[in-house]
Amino acid sequence: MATGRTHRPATRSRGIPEATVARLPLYLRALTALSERSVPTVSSEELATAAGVNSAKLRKDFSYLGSYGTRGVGYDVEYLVYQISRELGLTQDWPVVIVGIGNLGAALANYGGFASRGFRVAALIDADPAMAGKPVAGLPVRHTDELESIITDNGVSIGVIATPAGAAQQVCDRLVAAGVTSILNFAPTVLSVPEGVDVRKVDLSIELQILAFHEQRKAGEETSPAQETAVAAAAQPRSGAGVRPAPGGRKGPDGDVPAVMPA
Amino acid sequence: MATGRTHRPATRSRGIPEATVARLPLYLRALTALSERSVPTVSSEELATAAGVNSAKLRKDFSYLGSYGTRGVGYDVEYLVYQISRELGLTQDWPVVIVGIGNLGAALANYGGFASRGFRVAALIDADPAMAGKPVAGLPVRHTDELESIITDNGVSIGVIATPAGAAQQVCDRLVAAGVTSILNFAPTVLSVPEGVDVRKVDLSIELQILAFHEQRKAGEETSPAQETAVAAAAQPRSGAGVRPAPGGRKGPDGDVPAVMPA
DNA sequence: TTGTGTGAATGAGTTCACAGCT
DNA sequence: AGCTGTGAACTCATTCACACAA
Repeated sequence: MATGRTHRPATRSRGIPEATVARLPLYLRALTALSERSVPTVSSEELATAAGVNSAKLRKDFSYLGSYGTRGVGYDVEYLVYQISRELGLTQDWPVVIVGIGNLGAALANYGGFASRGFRVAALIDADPAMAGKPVAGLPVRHTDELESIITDNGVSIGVIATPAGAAQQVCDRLVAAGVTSILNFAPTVLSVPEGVDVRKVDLSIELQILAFHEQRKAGEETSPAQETAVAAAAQPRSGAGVRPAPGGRKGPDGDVPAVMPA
Repeated sequence: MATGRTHRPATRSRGIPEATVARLPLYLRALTALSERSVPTVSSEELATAAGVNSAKLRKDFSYLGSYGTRGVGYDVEYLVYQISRELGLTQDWPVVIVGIGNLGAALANYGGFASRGFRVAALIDADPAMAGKPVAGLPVRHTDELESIITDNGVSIGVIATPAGAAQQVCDRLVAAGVTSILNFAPTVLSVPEGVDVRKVDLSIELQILAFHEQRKAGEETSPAQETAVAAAAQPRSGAGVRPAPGGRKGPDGDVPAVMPA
């Protein structure tokens, strides 16, 4: 099935840009904090600072939702909380199942921010029979055999996978077959799902590797002035090959010296 | 950004695009799997499929690293593994500290992919005196008091924050003051750090909210025209100002995780 | 005057499509 | 023939800067 249909007529979302959607939860969190302190209104500047973005971006983001602010004044906190919640679909409660109740699964189950923000843990599922019935975060762990019925009975459409990498795809397939259409994957695997199913992944080692990349870059250009890539290029202390390998140069994987060692 | 430093990132002489950097770990993982199966070479098409991206993107990404492939043939797996590892800075071992050894911290400490890919857990740190000395993932938990000396003695430059939201900024400040320049934050807070310090965040509830947004959208267009979103629809108050949902009506996002408080 | 809302300008990231090496 | 490497076209995202409403 190499030639899968790469057709994607759908997703013609003339709606809110994806980048904006990804920031709405951030705004919502900042607004909720303000709301708790009974702050009535905020300016884009203040809210942007609290959310860690710049005000122009925030205003642009909000402009996709509608004109919810008041010129010369700012935004009504409560009103915005409501509008964003509604936009994100948090005015309803989403039942969620967590599959794989190891250290991570337990951590997720115990995460407080769950229930308070539109989500409800419908069930914790694990393949280990020894875990069955054992309470975690106040819920009894259910065995994988029950997965399908749990999904169906509770109308679950969002599943969280916290299993070892080896089990992830299988679990994913079962979740999808049972009706789940959104998956949050914590296992270090690329999941393949049918069209229409959304997958987001959270991957510790990828994040660390990205940090390592930047960390290495910092170390490499320490003594340099301000901060610049263009200039730093010349000083790259990389080994042999370099970035732009010699055009007609060698490229064989043969005896290449494993340079680069910690100083 | 905070500081309006209008610099000149103009010419792209040497920087690898951020989006590409974020995918390198993905390629590396796929390549490592191939390497283990002793596959000697891969085409961009095959590798792209394994990594979950399309081949044009993959080739473009690799082009930033150099010309490491062979036309008509593909890429040498071992060679690419090495080149990407080097680019990501994984040819050296990065000592990492994990602060906040609750459910999540323990899960991270137990995560296997750590040591095998260029990272080494130098220490587990928690503010709870009762945790001190207790072994987690084979390492004794150290008390927060020792944070600075641990960082210094081990030359740690990457820190992972897995504390409750309330403690995160404080921990962050101490890590930075002690010399950490890259932080992976699992706490649901916006951390503020001085320039030069990198922060990446992993946030469960944000991911879920993004999924909910798309989930809601699916429900709205695919199923019957009549949405169950009646709840939200009915409360649409846009005309006068000052219209706000019942102040005391919404539930508080409390339910914070227990324990762990720095001095 | 203050601060939103938004076209226009700029920049980043992706996809196309094909020249060129093996 | 097969497959990489890459300019060019295109799409998405961010930033600018200012008209306009309160």
